[in-house]
Amino acid sequence: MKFSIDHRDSGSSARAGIITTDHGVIPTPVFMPVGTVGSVKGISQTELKEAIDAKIILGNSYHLFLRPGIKILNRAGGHHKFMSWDRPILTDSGGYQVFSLSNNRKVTEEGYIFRSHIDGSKHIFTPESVVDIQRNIGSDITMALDECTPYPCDYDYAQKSMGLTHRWLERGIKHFATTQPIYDHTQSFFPIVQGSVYTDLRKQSAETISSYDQEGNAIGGLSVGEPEELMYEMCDVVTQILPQDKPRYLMGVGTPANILESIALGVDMFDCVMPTRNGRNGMLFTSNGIINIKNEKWKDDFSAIDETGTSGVGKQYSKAYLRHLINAKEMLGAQIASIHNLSFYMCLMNEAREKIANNTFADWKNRMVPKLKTRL
RNA sequence: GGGGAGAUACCAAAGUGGCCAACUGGGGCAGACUGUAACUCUGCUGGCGUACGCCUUCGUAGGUUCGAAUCCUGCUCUCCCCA
Repeated sequence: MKFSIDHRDSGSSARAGIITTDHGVIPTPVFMPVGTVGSVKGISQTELKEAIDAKIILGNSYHLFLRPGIKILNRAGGHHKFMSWDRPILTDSGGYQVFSLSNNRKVTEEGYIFRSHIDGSKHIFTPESVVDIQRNIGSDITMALDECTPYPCDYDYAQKSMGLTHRWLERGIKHFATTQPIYDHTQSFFPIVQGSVYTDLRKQSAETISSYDQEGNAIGGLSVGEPEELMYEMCDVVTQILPQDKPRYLMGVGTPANILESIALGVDMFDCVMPTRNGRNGMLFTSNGIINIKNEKWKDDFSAIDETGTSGVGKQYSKAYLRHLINAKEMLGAQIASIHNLSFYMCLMNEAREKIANNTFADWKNRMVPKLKTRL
């Protein structure tokens, strides 16, 4: 993997660059659609490429480990072949599931022991085993095993948890360095900064993570319920420490406004379930603001979902029609909403890149953010 | 023509003397969702009021009772079975 920065915005810390992987190039800042269990929910690979033009998508080690299982992925020749996706894939290690499936797991020094949410079977993930799993998946970018702390989280726990994440990181890196890719492409390994909402912990974590000099670095444990300002504050602290010449990935973020604010702080990569999940649930992101398409007021609004054409489907279908589909629980409704939202995110990222290249990002961002937050 | 069952809020359907403005679904309305256990979850859904509460409701008209959606009588309507 290679990363080069083409432009730096003069009015903020935003950067525009290119990540080069064996499966293709990824212009940054980039938004990565989430395809947890082997699909970006509701969207075919063809649409993902042609309608949305996703440059890279996510997969999840925990979910793929449970289903279809590592053996199948290995026999398929890796996840790319299995799901017929020839562009880059990034896999999360399963650290987030330690957080979100918290009643079914136990964190120990060795790793985390958990029960499958599918059949209750018992498993253990260690920093080493998640490297092996991601080797078998064959993701272009693999993630370290971390503990994503909840919010609120007291200082003591945050500190201890961060220490564990750092020790896990050291083991993970060692294992990654002493193992080889299974398929014929290279893989990268990203460490993850933790430290909850404590500035000193975040600094310490960012310094520790930076010292390993990996090909990219991630910021985890944010957007877990803390106030937005606190998230930006932590993000700011961390991006000032992480190496300039490596991509920074803010995990799980976020709203369109969150993303623009974070780009301004020097973040290059994002992923979030919001465009797909919230889309399925009737929330649409448009160039004029946020629409809850289920609301009665759209029932006879026959205008396009997004007239400015941030997506093909947004221009093609009317609000009234999409409202009908979603309210009638027709699958197509969820698909249209997901495609539209992802296309909107993609469009926003493309525009952000252009603004960075023109040195007009900061002003543009400040104009866009209130608009993006508007509820229509 | 004879016999039987039933009419409850937008729909379906519980309730069969006081704990009933009325269970539960559905529908409707609104909200939530940030490294996806999520096409999911939460709230509201007679009127007025933030709330304690007050007012009007269980086909309809009367009656019994301290008190009725619940008991009695008339009326109207619906459904089922047999001829």
